[in-house]
Amino acid sequence: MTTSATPRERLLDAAGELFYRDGVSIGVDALCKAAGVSKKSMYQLFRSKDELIAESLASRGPSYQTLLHPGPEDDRPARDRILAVFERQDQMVVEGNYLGCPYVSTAIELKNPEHPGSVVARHFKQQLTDFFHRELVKAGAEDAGTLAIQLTIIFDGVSARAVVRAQPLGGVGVATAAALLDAAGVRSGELATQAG
Amino acid sequence: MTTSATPRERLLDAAGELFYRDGVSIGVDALCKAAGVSKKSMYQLFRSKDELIAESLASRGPSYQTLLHPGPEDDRPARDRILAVFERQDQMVVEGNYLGCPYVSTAIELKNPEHPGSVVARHFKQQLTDFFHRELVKAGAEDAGTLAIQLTIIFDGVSARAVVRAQPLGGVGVATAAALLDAAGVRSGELATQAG
DNA sequence: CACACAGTAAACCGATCGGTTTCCAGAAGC
DNA sequence: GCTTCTGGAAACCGATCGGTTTACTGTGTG
Repeated sequence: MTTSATPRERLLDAAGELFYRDGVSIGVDALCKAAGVSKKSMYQLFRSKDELIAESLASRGPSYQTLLHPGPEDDRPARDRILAVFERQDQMVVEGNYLGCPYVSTAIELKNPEHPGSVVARHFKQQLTDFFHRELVKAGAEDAGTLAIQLTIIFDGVSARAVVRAQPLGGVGVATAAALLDAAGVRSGELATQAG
Repeated sequence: MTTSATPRERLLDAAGELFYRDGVSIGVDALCKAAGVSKKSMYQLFRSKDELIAESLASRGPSYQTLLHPGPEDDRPARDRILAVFERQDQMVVEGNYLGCPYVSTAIELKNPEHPGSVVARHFKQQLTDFFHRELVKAGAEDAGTLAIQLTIIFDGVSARAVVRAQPLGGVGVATAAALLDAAGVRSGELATQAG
């Protein structure tokens, strides 16, 4: 096992993986065993299992976002930066290890929208919408607020499709997002696909 | 409570509601108590809790579909029949008691795609896609297969949005589906109903 | 009447749950 | 040396898990 990182880091890493793979109903015994941390240490570092759920979700946020969002060094047009999110998601789907958006999955498992983990999930979804919104504003889109929400909906819909293991269709996320952007007149530059 | 229906019906009803509201991790004791059925009877009627999960999902299928799909007596154009699904979903969202698509939620909680409940969920999603596909073919849409999947993705995305309780935006499902249909050239005017 | 059957209430089983506590090994500070 | 602190191993707690069994109460049907 990993004995290099601190017990806190080991716990957050193991929690992020096991809560995602097996669900938040996995026991703290199994969790601590996987992390190589005693339950005593765990309950010294976190007040409860619920707090560990929330903190593990929050701690995976930055890496998850850099995985999905193109960085500022990517100077492509806003439309391409938006579609890049769906390209990466589609890629994760075809790689087969994508079990859906961990934030949505956890929120569904927790049921209680006031649970600290649900609050983190809501926050992350808002960050994704905010990213879309910023790019749409850059692209000069009309009604960027609605369009950003619609893109988030497509993201979560693709995620749900991966969960239920429906018949795979490569690039459906990118295609759907692109169709929406086309309909809203958000172009990359040269290609103008007016609906009709 | 309800003592009118048979123990089996009472169990399926209670399971459909409690598994949806509280998640499949609810105990069989609480479930049987809510249904007014003894555990002995439950295990005579169903081999295991997992089987009850699957059967309760399957049993709610017909009523859930008549709730969402317009019936054959609705002779509006195919496009309107498609949008009616999203209108009803949007309405359930604003009513506030919509906790997401029960099939997707259950599949996420179960994690195992081979679980009988996950199989039922996959089957239901396919039926929704099939409904869209039939209507799109009636409307003479190109690439009805892809479009039907895209509409299903929007449906599930709206569902996920309801779960995480993101900022509400009325009618976003209908608007997104309509934008997609517009982009594909599926108009209200094209009433390609089967017999004319 | 007797008999069978359907079904509930509740005890019971071993396992596991979230959480606490005890005990002990090792490293750091003096 | 001795002490103090971190942290792992494991026992322990009451509650609950899925599932089984016993005991009893109806309610027909001959």
